[in-house]
Amino acid sequence: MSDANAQYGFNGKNFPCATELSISLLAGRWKMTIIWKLREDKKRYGELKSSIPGITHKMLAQQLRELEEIGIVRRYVYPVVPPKVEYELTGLGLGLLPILDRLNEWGEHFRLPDREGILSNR
Amino acid sequence: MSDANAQYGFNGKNFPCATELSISLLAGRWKMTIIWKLREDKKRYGELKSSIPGITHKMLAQQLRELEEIGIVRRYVYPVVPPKVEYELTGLGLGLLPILDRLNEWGEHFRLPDREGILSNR
DNA sequence: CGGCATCCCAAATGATACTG
DNA sequence: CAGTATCATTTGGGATGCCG
Repeated sequence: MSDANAQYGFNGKNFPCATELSISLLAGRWKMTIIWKLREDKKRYGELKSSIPGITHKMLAQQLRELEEIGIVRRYVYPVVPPKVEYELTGLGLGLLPILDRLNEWGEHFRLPDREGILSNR
Repeated sequence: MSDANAQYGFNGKNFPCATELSISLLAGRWKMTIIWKLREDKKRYGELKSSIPGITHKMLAQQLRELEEIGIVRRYVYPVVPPKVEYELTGLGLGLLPILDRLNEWGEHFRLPDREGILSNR
């Protein structure tokens, strides 16, 4: 029973509404972080990995491949040994940045009190 | 081992970046849809349910409660029999609408070809 | 160095049924 | 009409190891 009214879709995800599709494309655990890290420069796989505390090897590789499939990032492979691979945002990915800025502002509503008070408490 | 650098959080979700928190708050399977449906008027539970094809009773109730907790929707209970409950966007929820518009535009990149051609195919 | 496969667990979602 | 609870299923993500 497929969704006969789906008008927006990508790779098996289908929605009647473009917004829902967008969110579902961005919803992976690390996708936003990765896009964020690539907002200025392209980066090597290892650079990305060490700039994202807590991400696992598997997830970084997997999410990058999904972002690549979607068309948000582009992958450059240098034919050298040992391998060197760089990732950068595509036009589609760059188009996301202003939206992320807005989401960032919206998220300010949930800022937690900082901990200086606790750390310096007496 | 908690994330000592988390600065944005809500109800157990914690991130160092406001954007990531925002996405995680909106990432539920039906949250965007519900917000979208409430963008103009408040609606009764049953209205929402029948306006969202495929959503289950459980998920609608659950996602509504999460949206309420976050502060995106407000719930009005009329003390009548049978029960009558209405939901509407709060100020925080309304603040999301312009962002959703942008995500909607971005999602246009993934519009599928419509099916008139198929349906009217000979 | 970077990619991929496998196994496993936890979280999210769906189906169904019961309640005021 | 609207809300909860329970159980089954699916999905996402973490750990680990092997490969070119």
